[in-house]
Amino acid sequence: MANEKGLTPRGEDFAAWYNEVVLRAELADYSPVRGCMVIRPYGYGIWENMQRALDGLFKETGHENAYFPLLIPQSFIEREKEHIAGFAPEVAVVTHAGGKELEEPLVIRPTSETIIYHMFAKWVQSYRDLPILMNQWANVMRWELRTRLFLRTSEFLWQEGHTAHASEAEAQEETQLILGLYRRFMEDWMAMPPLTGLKTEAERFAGAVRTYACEALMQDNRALQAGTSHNLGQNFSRQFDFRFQTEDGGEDYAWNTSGGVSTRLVGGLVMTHGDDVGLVLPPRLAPVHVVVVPILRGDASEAVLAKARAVQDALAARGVRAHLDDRDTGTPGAKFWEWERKGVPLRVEIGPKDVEKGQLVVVRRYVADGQEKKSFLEESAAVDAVPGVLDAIQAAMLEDALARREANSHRGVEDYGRFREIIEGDGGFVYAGWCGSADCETKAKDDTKATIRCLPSEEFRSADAPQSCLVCGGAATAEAVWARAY
RNA sequence: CGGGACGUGGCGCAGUCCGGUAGCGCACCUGAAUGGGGUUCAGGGGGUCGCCGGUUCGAAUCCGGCCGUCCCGACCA
Repeated sequence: MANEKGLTPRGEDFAAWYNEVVLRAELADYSPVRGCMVIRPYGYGIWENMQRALDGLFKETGHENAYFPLLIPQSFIEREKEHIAGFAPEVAVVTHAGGKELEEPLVIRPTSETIIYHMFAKWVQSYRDLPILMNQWANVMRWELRTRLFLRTSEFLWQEGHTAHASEAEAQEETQLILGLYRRFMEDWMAMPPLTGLKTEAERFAGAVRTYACEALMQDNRALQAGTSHNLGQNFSRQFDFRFQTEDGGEDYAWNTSGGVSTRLVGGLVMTHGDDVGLVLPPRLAPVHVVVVPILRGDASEAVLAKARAVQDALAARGVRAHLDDRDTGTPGAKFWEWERKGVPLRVEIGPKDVEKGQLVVVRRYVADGQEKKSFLEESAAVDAVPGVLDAIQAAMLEDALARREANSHRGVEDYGRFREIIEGDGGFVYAGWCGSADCETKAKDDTKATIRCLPSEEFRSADAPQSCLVCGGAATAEAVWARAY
């Protein structure tokens, strides 16, 4: 399976390939505790860039950051019926502290709705105190039965946005706004264009009235739920006595929303753009934009190093994250492979010949159609061109990922046999009619392991609305998108 | 919790059937020569073979028990 150079070729065994990429790019490692992942500096650098971007987007929409505690009284989690039913099997519980058994066990948050709305209730008296738009960056724990680096770890890092509003309409608007924010982030930063839509009851967040999600298609044609935005209605505010006085002097329970994206996105990035060599990063999220590799040879070494430093400085002055790999071990080739494995978008090679000719060798990690991987450019022109090239790479990666998603989206599938053929064959998104019954959803899941990823948002819906249910043939009430998912 | 496989230096493995006191590749350390796509040579460090017990003169190897990991399912961002 593994090719001569060590990595498992994509396609032959996608899961093994994925793990190899994550480990060899030094994104993460296994921890001694099952299912808990150690994020290494390089992987964390990617996450940090994601955080920065998302944090900016949230602040643009008026959110403020805050922090709520890791431990939640067990009784809080149990208050909302669907919520406890959904999360009970996977919460870790602290029973002992301070050397003795606790009177009431504490759960390690699997998500923070309960503690947050408990606090909101204390802070809000009047409609004038609303809306509250809050976000927290935190870790949560869900004791999953099976785990995968980044994609499903027992503990993960995320942002969770929580809002409270005076009206149902405003909460709904917020839910859609956040969905759009996630979508924009995935497209503009990750170059991972998702499908958006409404979750079915079976897939909805435990405790929500409506859940919307971003569903991205990975290179093995399985879907990844990459972000969710929930309209919680008054489900939590009623349980946590979160009331406020209305404009007309009455009283009402607050209308809440929540949403989140996690370190899972790093896994999505790997599975969206990685290739047989390793990781491929979109420039906007790459911890290092350009790695400068000097090729040292005898007498010329000093001049080469001086040039390499000058180039690094010039790039930094243009806002480029440039790294000089001046380690004196190994050969240039070994460094080339290492940085390619790590997905660095551009490599600049500087050797004696380049110093002599006043040129730079610029090598792209991601090669779009019709481009040369390697180019030889006059030094100052090359440096000036880098920011533009990075932007172009970012754009090309999105364009290609979008084309791939569409090429693997099957619209207007009416025949159940055909549906099975696609799902059990190459996979991808299948757009089809659905009658709205959970039985049909379950039957197809049992038959094929595919689930309804979402009922697509308007702009994703097919021009010709499907008339009949894919599974039972009855009248369709909605268009549904099916896929096998992570 | 059901079905399958596996636990041997940091990583990947051989050795187990047929008991004789542990080996290979990569990585690591030292030195030298190299350096434009995974350099070469020489030297070196590191493992009580998952744990406990049994059989035996002798156990990585045979027997019993336990623990753990991975894959498939159920659960899931």
